[in-house]
Amino acid sequence: MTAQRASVKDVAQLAGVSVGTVSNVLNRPESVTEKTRVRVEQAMAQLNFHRNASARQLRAGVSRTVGVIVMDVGNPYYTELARGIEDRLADDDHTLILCSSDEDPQREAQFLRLLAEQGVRGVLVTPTASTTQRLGDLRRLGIPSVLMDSHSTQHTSVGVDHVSGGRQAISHLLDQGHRRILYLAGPTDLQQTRHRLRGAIEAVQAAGLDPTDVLRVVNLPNLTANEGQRGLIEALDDPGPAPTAVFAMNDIVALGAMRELRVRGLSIPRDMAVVGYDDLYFAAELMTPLSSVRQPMRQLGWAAADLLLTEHPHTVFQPELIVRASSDFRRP
Amino acid sequence: MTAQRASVKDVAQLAGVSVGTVSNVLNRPESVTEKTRVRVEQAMAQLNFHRNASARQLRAGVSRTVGVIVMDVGNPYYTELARGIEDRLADDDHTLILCSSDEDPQREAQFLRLLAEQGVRGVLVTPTASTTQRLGDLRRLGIPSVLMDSHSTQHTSVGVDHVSGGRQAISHLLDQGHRRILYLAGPTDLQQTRHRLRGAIEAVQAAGLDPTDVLRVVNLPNLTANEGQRGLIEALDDPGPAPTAVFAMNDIVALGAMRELRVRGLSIPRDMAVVGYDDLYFAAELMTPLSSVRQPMRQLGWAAADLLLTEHPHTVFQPELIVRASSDFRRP
DNA sequence: CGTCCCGCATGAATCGATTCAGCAGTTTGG
DNA sequence: CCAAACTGCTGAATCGATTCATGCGGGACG
Repeated sequence: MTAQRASVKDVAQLAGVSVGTVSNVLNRPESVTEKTRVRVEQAMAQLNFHRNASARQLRAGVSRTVGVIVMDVGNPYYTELARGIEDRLADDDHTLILCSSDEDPQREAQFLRLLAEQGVRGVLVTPTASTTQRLGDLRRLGIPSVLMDSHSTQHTSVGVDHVSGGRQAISHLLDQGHRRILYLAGPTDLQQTRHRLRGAIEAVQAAGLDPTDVLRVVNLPNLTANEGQRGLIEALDDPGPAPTAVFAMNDIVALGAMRELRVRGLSIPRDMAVVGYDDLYFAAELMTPLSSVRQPMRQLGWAAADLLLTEHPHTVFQPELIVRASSDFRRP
Repeated sequence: MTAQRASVKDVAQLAGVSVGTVSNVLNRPESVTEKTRVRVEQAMAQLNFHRNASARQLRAGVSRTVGVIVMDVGNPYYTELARGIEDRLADDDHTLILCSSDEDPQREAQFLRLLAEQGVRGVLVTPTASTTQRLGDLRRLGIPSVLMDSHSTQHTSVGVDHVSGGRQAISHLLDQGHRRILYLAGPTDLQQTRHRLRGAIEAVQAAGLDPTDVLRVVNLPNLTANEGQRGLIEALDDPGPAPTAVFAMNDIVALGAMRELRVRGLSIPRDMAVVGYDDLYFAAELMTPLSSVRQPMRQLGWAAADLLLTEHPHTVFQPELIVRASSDFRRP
């Protein structure tokens, strides 16, 4: 088998024109006679010609791919984000390279290096703690970046107001009469963790209570169901008054916590209320439908990609609490 | 800002060596004196040098990225697959471009064209109906491909035995005493749809029954929760005896079906048993824990990538039915 | 009829990393 | 002591698409 790719040169030869003309057919078809254009196109079809993106990019200097680094592709929350990005990129005929950092700065750095070598048009990141410095390096190479779901004064970014999300969740639980609330948080170096905590504290203070009495925080190294379960065990096995409600960093963590509650025969929400975050598509279908803070991920992704392609200012979206049975026993 | 990328030439100049030597430092460091190597490395660091992947690939002819096209990145099933692929690729310092075909042959073709232009090292696809012909085009360009979760005599592939999966699910439902079973299937041109049906028929026949009496098939155009709900409505509103069990194409479809059962106040599994497919991580945590056919997605992805990098023969994995309350009322 | 212009096509130069024949200088061996 | 082998480095050629100064032929116009 002659597994040889046809080049513009081959096409030119077959069509009996010069390489420049072939290039014109590809990039400025209006500047070529109909007759020659057809001839060249036939030659391309006959040779199964695909233009070599490397050569194209090497010469032209610009790429039509965008790098996207999310914390966990396994989490539907982030794939929804990716969808939004893809939607926007498709409009401008760009594509995306999707990478999963697994919240590991090492891996993230590795991907950033790779994307830099690829000469991507730009990079969209849900940043881990140590990201921002490396993005400076990229900018120096002429590669713009947009932070997603995060805020920084030195970078363009799109975000959701996590302070508001934390406030809404905790206000709701306080309204339900809870006075000892467990916050199953992510690592402290994650901005989301801190912002939601701030919102939580604001909510407690607004109710005229003392945050140190009301809130108990457990930081989980990973945001998985197993970690959520482990975190709840840790909190329940702790001596002292047990919490009566849990605010989880995301729905998957909440899933793990609910699993443990069930193991212990505790009723949700009577013995322990639960509020999650992200409102994943199955949240309403769980054993106990899960209250959750909904985030407009698709729009967020769209906005991030748009920012990269069109240079807009910073954008912030508002989350919205969805109350279900897991935190309100009057609900179905 | 001088957003100018440094090239090997710049590095060579700064280090006082030739470009060939810089290239040697990058690719054959053992063939360079320690002294010059250090000097070159310092120059690279000082200039914040990143090698240009386009130029590299243009010359070398080989790429270190692999294209992956899955049917739906929103489905955790496929992201798990992607994880397995990534695991294997990382071992050989390759990376992946992840694309979502959304079961749309048009989109798939678009991505294949793009990947061909990128000159990827290979392509891994969960194929839609019309894929195989296009893969022939790729092969003619020297780009190998591996079908995932599918089988074809003309292509290397990794797959799960869907006949077995269908057989296991239906055998189980027959054992539970069901004699009218609804199969909420995907499009008929999807291989998985047909194979599972074949397994279902085998199971019915093995029980000495007539498949046309027992099985009712509804083909859904998309495998979403909403479609699952719609499919169930269609079947229930149909005159004639209603089914007593549902076998869904995947857990998300099952989710939609269960939603409708709940709306109608039907009990699961007493009024209607449900068995899903894929055993997504939340299947055990649903309102009624969902029986499901588990597939080793991560291994499948790993095997697919391995196949591409090392040229092994065809691999088939076995699925495993996990029985939960949704299809067995003696279960918790 | 000559000049100018315009539309269309040409092909050499270019991008940056890699490769490889070749060169200078050193070591080995007979 | 000289040939051969080896080491470490050089720099021109190369990959394929794009660009742009240049050429060419035909039509318009004076």
